[in-house]
Amino acid sequence: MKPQSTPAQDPASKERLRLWLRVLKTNRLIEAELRERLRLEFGTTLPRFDVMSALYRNPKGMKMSELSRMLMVSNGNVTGIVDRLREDSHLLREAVPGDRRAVRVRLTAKGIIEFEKQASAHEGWVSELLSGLDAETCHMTTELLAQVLTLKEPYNEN
Amino acid sequence: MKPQSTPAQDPASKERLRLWLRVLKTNRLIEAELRERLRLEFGTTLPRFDVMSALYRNPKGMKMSELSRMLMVSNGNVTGIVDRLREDSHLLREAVPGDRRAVRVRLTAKGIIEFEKQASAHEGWVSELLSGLDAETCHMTTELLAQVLTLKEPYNEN
DNA sequence: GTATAAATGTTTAGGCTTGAAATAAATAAC
DNA sequence: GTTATTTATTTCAAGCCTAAACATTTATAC
Repeated sequence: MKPQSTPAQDPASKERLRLWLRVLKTNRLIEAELRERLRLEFGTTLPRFDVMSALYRNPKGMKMSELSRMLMVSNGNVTGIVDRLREDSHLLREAVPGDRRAVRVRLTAKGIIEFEKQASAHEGWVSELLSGLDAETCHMTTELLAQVLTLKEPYNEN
Repeated sequence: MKPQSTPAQDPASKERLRLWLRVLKTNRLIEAELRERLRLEFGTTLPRFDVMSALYRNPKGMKMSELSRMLMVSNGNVTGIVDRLREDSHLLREAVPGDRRAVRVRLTAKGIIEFEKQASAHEGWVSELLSGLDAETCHMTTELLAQVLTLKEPYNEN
């Protein structure tokens, strides 16, 4: 029985709650803005962009389970997004030689070209939305936030 | 035509992107954990909790449009969540005297009692999940993140 | 080898979320 | 006062997302 840090005994509790609400708000604002721009400029969605981004960084392809771990979403969710991306010929599925259960997914040439356009715009939008913070402040904030994740890092890549 | 800060010309772009990815990751991890605990402990969801939280802080009730602005979600979304909360008698809808278009929503006694239990547990969970940061660090990080939102604050409450 | 467990993916039911269209009521223009 | 615009809300289709159940294949125990 590990002693639990309940609100009453822990004076940092309120500040932690405030920080969480701020993270939540920041996330929602930026996600809403990025979602709208992805829709208007490229006719795509944030989940689709996330999947393509992961695949772009792994040109040899990824298994479905790797994708879901990396993106922190459920297995079934990835199935649906990949299905829809495949309908647009942005990616393809192929068998994994040694394992007949698994499926490897990777971007097509069309998908690569399309994603590079999207990623370029995306980086500009993020920079614009975070224009209130200079490089050094961003770096510090990133480091501070990284301390949150002391538990449960299923797919620690960077 | 305001000059746009594109990646090439702005050296802070990469750091901003890194910060955004960190915010995204932190948000996903904490949301996933809170969602699971709300489901297991209280049989509820994060959106329901958010709606009840907003109503708890506004005992006299809120109009649907106020709710959707406050929570930064669409109007139609609030309709659905409120409908389901009403099925459980956690809240009720009532007419707004001067305006026959509008609807005011507020917690029932049952909803208040239930939310207080949930909120207490919720604060403990958040504090536990952010236990890697002490009060002062939390405060500083909150202030830094607050600088992100220089644009588009539709419902600036705190 | 055979039984058991674990891993990979899909399917399904239900809820969340959006943007767009529709309805109704209040406000503004004139 | 009538018309046009804006505001408040709901409905709808489509996509996102999860947890649970399922099927298949692989790995482990013995």
